[in-house]
Amino acid sequence: MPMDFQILDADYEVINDSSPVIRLFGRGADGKSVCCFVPDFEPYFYLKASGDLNTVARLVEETFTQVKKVEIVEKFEPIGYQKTKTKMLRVTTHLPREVPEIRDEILKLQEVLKAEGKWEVYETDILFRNRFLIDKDLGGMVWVSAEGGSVDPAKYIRTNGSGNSRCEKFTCDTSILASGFNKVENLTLAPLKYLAFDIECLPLDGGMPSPEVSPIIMISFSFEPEYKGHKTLVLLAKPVEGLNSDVWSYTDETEMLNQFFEIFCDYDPDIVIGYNHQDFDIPYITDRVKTLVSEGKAINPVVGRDGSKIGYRKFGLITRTEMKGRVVVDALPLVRRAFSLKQYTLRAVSKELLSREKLDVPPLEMEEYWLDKGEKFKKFVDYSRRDAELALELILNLRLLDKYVALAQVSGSLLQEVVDGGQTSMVETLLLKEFGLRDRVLLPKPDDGVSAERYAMSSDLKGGEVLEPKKGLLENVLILDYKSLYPTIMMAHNLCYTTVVTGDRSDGVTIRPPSGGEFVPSEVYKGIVPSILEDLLNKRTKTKKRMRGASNENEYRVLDATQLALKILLNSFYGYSGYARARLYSLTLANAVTSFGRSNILNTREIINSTIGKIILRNKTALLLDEAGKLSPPDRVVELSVAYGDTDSVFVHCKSSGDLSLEEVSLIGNRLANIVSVSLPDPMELEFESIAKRALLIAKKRYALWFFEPKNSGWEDKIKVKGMETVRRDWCELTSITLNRVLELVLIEGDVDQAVEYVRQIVSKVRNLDPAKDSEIVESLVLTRTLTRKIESYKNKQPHLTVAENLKKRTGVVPSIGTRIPFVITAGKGLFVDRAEDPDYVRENNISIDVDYYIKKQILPPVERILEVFGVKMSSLDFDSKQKGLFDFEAKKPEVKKQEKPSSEKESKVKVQEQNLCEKNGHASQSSLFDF
DNA sequence: TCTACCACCTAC
DNA sequence: TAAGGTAGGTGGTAGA
Repeated sequence: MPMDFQILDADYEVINDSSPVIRLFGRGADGKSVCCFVPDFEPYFYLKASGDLNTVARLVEETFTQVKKVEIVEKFEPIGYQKTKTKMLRVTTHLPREVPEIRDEILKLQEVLKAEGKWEVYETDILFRNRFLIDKDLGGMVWVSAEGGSVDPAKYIRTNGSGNSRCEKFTCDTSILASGFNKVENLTLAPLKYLAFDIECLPLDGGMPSPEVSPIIMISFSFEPEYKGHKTLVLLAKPVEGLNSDVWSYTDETEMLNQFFEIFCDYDPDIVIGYNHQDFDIPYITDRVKTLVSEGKAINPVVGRDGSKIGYRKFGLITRTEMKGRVVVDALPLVRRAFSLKQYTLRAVSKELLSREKLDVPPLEMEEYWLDKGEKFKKFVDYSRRDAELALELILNLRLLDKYVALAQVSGSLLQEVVDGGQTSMVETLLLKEFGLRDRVLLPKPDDGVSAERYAMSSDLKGGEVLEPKKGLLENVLILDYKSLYPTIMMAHNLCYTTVVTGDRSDGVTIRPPSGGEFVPSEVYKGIVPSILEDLLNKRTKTKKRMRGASNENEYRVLDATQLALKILLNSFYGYSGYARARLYSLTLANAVTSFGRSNILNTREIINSTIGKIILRNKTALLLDEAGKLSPPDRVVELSVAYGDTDSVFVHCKSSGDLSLEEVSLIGNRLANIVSVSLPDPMELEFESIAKRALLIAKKRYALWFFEPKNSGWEDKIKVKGMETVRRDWCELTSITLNRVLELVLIEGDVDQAVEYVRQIVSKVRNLDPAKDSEIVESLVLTRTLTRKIESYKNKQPHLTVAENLKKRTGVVPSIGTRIPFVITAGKGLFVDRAEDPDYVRENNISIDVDYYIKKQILPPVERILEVFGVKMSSLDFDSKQKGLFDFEAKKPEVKKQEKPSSEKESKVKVQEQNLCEKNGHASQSSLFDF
């Protein structure tokens, strides 16, 4: 009977030192964990040699015992348009590791043969499991139906020298030897098992624990679905009486650790979750086990489905962990990527995203809590449990994995690679597959030297065009944007590594981008990248169509994640082409794409400003002037002009004698999008996206819109802020709150007076700040900045460095790179960087805050940039003397009438799937304190 | 006082 | 076996 399962992980094992067997790990539709063994897949690579290939082939076979066979094949070379294929050798080895082993040796044969030209090897650095998945058209999270009988996994476990077989710890429910398999279309997710865990250590002095000396005293689990009736478990490294049924105690740390691994394997999770466990918990457990074993303790730290042990590897600054057959998912980087937050401590993240409080035990009092026999001990246990719960909830409640599962399915990369890595592995998987199908070989990854050269060249890559904004307040602004601009440019102009003219020339006309270079048209050779993009775009269109007919919420969510994944992949190819460490790097290609983009947006502006210029609004149609014929009285002329644009968007200001309704403006929007679109090559398309009833343009990449979007037969309105201080995390919350309110008053209410009054009150509140009473305001004065590198490597002083150094002095703990460090500016003399201080420290020590800094540097400048549009001037030097007013009112009344805000539809609560959802600024009124 | 530079974060 | 890209605003400091 065939076995259906979803691929979670893949690797290979060598049996009898002679042949590799692929192992596909997965979860079956029946809920069983599966290991599927696939024999008979062989490792290979390509060699481009000069001279007589038969001679070279024989020589390679004779010289290397690792070589199983050599065939002559015809392939295109990786880059450039070619009229004909080149003869190359396909070298098959016995074992996967032999491919890189003989790669360099084989090139030396060139000297032996005294052959001319340059020999090259291709596809020598493809992981064997990936080679298998790509060649067999499988991939991560894909469903497979495997034929075959069950088999003893022991046959496929390599025994090491000590004869210590891992098979007794092989945790898959089912093992099968595949005689055949098929990919299966299936939208559902297998019934996966999720486990989150968290450890507590006892450091010596409240500082960072070190695995050589600080024991692990507690480990908490959170399960989904539950384990033997338990949603959570807490393990204790000491005997304790009278515990709840979900707190299990052991004689000592060693026994607890052994039980940790025992329970772990018994539960057999597919997804192993933690919060920062890649960087902390897993390495810590690994090293702690090592320490204990070296002290003579017996611990068998198995976590892999094949019986492999816990471990980690460090690459530069990052740590990678692997658990065979499972996927290790650290919630921290996923939350970082999905949400723009000021801080990413588990405490801050849980509060912000789950509305749940983290419990806490002060590091210095841990020992006291641990030794306590009453409430404190109970609190400690609950604190530990809560951390495991929160990690699991972040992943499951926020559905953080959906996107990655879809990306794995659509790209063909394994889920672990997609979760850990960037876009590179996904793009390369797609490229390898398509290159293979089109008889083209792919280059190896560039070495450090080559990438360094490329980095140096990269300054030659020009990007998108940003149009100078018409600064100020505008009414009725249409927002149009190009649907997937760069991918559609690549498709429209057949821009690809495989179509760029580098040697061979085609007969007819070629495509010449504004940036230079030359590409053959698709009639001559259809580019591989454009083909991949076309496929992705078609799939996306189909997926969106299926979404509309989705029968339930779950199906809808899966489809939505899929279309989002397709969009991400579509947009990855351009970036990849200009990425110095890419296998395929082409500045010519990347520059071609952006240069077409730049000329396109400039063209669009020209068409709208000049070619169209004005449009006639008549009854239910928007007409071009020359179509209009005679104007009759209710007709209106609308003047169009592009007010702003960035890369793929244009903001069109619609000026008319009378009022324009949203419907009328959208009529114009659709008409414009249409006119421009028909002038473009397929599949480029300008889309009418939305309307800004009012738009406040401050500078390039900085603006605020009162934004209306068509939503199921009505309009949904909101304020959309881009680039301004409200959305920047290096400004304090008080700035966001103040600015948001000002924007609301100015954009929606059209009431500048009230905005000024509001700012005045905020300023006076800050000036008369009483830290004891107004702790909430103090809270809102906290700034944060990311520590982007090692402290020593900064050239200039920075406020967050000052704080990092203070922290190091006081606690010995150095914040790690990538951490956002909070700080406030304290009162005193001298440079402001030297007065940055840790907010907790300020609170505990009653240090006073530099209110003047906050007023002059945090509140007023951003507010000023907005209000000066309305002629409000601030005598920003005078407000120290309380006699004078804060503002010189030249009270030029804005040309904005007060307007009722139309009732908007109820917004769905949290749309967590959206990328970069930044909850923070969504509701400035969360703090009623600042509502006057 | 002006300017060049570093640093950060954002838009697309 | 680390890592998609460029454009751009703003603030702070050091040094002319």
